Amino acid sequence: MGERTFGEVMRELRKGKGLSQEELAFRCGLDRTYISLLERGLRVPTIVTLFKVSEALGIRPEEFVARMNVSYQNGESG
Amino acid sequence: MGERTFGEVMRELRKGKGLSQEELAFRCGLDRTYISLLERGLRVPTIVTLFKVSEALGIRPEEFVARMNVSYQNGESG
DNA sequence: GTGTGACTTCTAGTCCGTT
DNA sequence: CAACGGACTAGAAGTCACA
Repeated sequence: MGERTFGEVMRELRKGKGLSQEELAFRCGLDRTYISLLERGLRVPTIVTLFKVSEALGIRPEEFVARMNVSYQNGESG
Repeated sequence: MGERTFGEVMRELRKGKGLSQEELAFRCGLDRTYISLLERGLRVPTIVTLFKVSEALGIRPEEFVARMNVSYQNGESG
């Protein structure tokens, strides 16, 4: 329960700021479709992307990471 | 001055634990030469690598990130 | 014990378009 | 406004031989 991936944290933070994926993408200098991929856990960001997204969301990277449980989607089956 | 990249932090932490690159590599399940690349700032890790290295060094990922100033080597040329 | 270049495989990240 | 697909380019992951 409550596996908090990068994407989950990002989505919550983004919605908390009332931003669309497009808006966030623009602020990060990233592609809109890539933001979507990240939120759905289909891509693993580099730390550069972590820093960019954190800054765009007005949160420190270490705080962002502190909200995560796992670095990657655990394919928990069964 | 004092630009603290991922690699710099990793090297300090590693030495602080009295580990060789080989030992750390083994603990991370990564290649020895890849650790070397990271320490010299020639690779930008994904957050999965951040988590692996942090665990191997006995530090929380958020603490690791907190010790960094920058996400990537600034090619500051004089 | 570490640095380095060369290399292959894989994936981060983009762009275009559709639903 | 977001999910999703395909095709693509840049660069990370991972390994080796040799200094």
